[in-house]
Amino acid sequence: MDSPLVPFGPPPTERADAARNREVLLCTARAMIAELGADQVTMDALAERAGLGKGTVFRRFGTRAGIFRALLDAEEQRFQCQVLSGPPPLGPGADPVDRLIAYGRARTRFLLERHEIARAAFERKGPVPPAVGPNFSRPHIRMLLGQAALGLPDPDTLSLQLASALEGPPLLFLVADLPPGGESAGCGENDLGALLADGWQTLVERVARR
Amino acid sequence: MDSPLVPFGPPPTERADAARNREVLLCTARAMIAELGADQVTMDALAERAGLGKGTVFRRFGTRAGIFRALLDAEEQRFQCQVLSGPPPLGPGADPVDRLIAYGRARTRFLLERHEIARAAFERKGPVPPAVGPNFSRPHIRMLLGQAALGLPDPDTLSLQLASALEGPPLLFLVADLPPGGESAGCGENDLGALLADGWQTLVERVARR
DNA sequence: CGCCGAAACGGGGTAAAGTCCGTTTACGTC
DNA sequence: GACGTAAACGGACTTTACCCCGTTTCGGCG
Repeated sequence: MDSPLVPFGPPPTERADAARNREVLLCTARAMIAELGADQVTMDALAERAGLGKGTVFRRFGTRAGIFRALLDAEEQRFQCQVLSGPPPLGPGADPVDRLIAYGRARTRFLLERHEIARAAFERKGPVPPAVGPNFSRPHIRMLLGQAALGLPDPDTLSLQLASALEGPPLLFLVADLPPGGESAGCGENDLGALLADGWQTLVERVARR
Repeated sequence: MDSPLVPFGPPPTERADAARNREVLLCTARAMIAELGADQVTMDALAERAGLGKGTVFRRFGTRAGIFRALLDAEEQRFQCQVLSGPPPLGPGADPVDRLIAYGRARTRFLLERHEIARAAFERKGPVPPAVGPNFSRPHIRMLLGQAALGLPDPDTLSLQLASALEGPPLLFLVADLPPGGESAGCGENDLGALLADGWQTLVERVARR
């Protein structure tokens, strides 16, 4: 009995063709990014390659950045799950300072592996988009700072600045010429991740020292 | 005797009309920003209001962001003079840690007062432009970190992260709804500057504690 | 099975950044 | 003062994000 006599609110279901088209577009976008690079993914080209109209693309994602946001969201969700309910020290259970360090290491890696998409997910105007930037990092850092019970005068502001220290370099200030090859963790091609992770750890240890 | 027989290199002088047009464009841009807001300043509108062709605008400044860079450069230069040769604690002569704190306070204020222009000075593609972002802050922080002779393992990376903590919030991560009114320091309308400045001081004091 | 309203689709239209190239102008030289 | 050249100018052209609205399709209901 799943057809209530009083269907409350608008049907939360998306029309079947719409859902299918969303998937088609996301897959096509992923393919084009891998093949041509993120900044070659134009709305026209994406629509044509997906066999859909340009209007459809905008209806689904609102803006160009919206496509990349949607692409990130799936992976971001998995990342957040690990942080919120995974094993320690990243997940709950460990000492807050250790979690802070582990979080920064994981986040650095996550952003570096996806920096091309993450950068493309920024809107050109308006504020920082949801699902990018410190919108998840900041509250998490804020919480751990509170749990650590350091004698910090203004943890709210400090968490913003720490989130910025963490995400600024991989997202914004170091993006000149990272190799496009995404996820390989092989031959030490980017010790950049290690440098940033170690720097973060130093920062956190110094801030947390009582 | 200022006409050498062997004029070395290309004449370093800009043609008179070019220099004049640059000034006209910068003034017009300033007026339009004050009057309409930075994101209403389009290349077409700027050219028309200045009474020049669009090609001229692009010849002078390269990109739209270039205009805002040029606008910032003048003020940035005065700021940098104060840092490099002004009175302590901002200028040389004071304890490095005190200079670091003073620098962050001054920089925060500087960026908040100009955040609209500074934000518009970012290019949408390519790396972070010169004259914006941590391109001045980072080396300065790096130098002071070195002078302070703390036992930091990797001051190069740490200076990047500190620069990001300093500039990220006013430039990028907090830009949702700052009041457009720029420079008034009057009725405490933005204690935001004070919060960020105090947060920076906390951060630096903790990092520098030996 | 056929109807109907709402949602999705499509592609042409607009605005604004950035490019190109033929024309004009500054300015050093004779 | 006339001339030649290199630089600057101007505006038409191209590209791309984003909007609009007439048309089509979905899917629930009688």
